[in-house]
Amino acid sequence: MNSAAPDSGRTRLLMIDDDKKLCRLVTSYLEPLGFDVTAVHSGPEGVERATALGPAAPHALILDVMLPGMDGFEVLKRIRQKSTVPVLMLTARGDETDRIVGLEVGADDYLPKTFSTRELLARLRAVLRRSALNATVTANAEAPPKEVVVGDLRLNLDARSAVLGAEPLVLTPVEFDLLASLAKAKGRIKSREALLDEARDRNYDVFDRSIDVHISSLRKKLH
Amino acid sequence: MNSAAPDSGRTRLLMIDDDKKLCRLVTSYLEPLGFDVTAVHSGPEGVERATALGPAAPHALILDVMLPGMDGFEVLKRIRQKSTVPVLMLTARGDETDRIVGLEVGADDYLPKTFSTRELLARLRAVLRRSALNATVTANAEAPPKEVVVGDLRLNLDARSAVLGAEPLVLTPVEFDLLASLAKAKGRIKSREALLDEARDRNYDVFDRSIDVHISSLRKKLH
DNA sequence: ACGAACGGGTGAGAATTGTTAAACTCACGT
DNA sequence: ACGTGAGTTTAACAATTCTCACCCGTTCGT
Repeated sequence: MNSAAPDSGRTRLLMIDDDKKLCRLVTSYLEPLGFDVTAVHSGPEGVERATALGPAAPHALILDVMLPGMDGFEVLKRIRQKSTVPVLMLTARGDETDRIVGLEVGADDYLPKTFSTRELLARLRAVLRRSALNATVTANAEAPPKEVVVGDLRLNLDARSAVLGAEPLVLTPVEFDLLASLAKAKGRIKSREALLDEARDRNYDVFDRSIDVHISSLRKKLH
Repeated sequence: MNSAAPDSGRTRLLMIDDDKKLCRLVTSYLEPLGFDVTAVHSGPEGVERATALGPAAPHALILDVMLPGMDGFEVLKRIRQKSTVPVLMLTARGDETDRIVGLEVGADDYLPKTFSTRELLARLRAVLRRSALNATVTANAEAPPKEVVVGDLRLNLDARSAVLGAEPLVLTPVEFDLLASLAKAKGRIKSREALLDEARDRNYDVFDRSIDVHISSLRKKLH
């Protein structure tokens, strides 16, 4: 199965849409969030790339229904002959007809053309999570909990729990993300910008001091 | 009884629909997910195959209401004279009339023509689960009950019953699904989105707080 | 020494999450 | 058909967490 869980490294997306401007827009939105987006602008090229194997195989597809020459449904049908990679289809509107035809061919979810970035991200994560779920169901290997240990501080990244020495450490969500980000850096210094980006998914603003506040309360909790 | 639980090997589905293209495409969607789909395109042939015995007996049926010659209700009526196999009917719309007539004849669930892949899969699994339940009730012989145990909480996924320590825990359907979803995650954190999607088969909406309410009442019941 | 820049802390208000109560749905029994 | 009740969702409110503006002390260049 080439829809492997994107647990390490970045998630690879393939966008198949002849609207280059839209591709650029989506790419620039998703890149900073940890996705590697490759855009192609024709059906055949999309089929080619989508069914690639090895490290070039995308984790998920964003596929426009309206493509010059070969339409999206035809593209999807060909891809489905070789792959079960999750596919998010871009329909003109939440059009019933498109939904039906899309289902028949095996799309995983739909996105009206007038989507918000928030929606795109939500649906993308949903289809990726589902495909990861199927993968773990079929090959149910018992994954050991992901942990980070620095000195006598121990962070469980799955449970999002922390232990300092023998005492459990109660952290708010943001505090945990920040501490985990620092712990993973193993002593290397991280700029506010890097922290905010990594732990908060936000853009840095020179006058944004909220990081300082969280670090402050972290220090307090760590003695 | 030919509606045996699909506990080992692949689940066999019989699709009765004169739209060959639709059959082919549904097949290509379900095959990779662990289903063996056989398609027939006429009523009489469907009755024949549906009531087959032994290793050819399907675990569930997907039956179109609109069939040339003998309509879907007639087909179902004849199948029901010999078999209790679960049947998912494809109706033109979420048409009340169809639902009522279908119920009288003994359909297990309906799928409006405007369905998503998730809906198809969800309903398919639902009818299969129900039939597996009935099978264990009538012929309770083998198959050890699927259980999940976390601490002193014990969930029986087949009976959908829960025990906390020595006391039985009475949970509503949604509460059970949520708790099972969390228990299976073994301490890994789950987003609202993941929970809603997994336990509820719904899309997440930022203003949807029902998850919070269910979690709240779960907490109450768990002390 | 002085002021600007920087890092750390505090508290008010915004945003998010938790809980309780009310409204709504739907299957059932009458 | 009608009311009833369990279950679910929505709405309202409380508590927690996050953000932002402001204050203070230190550092550093002049």
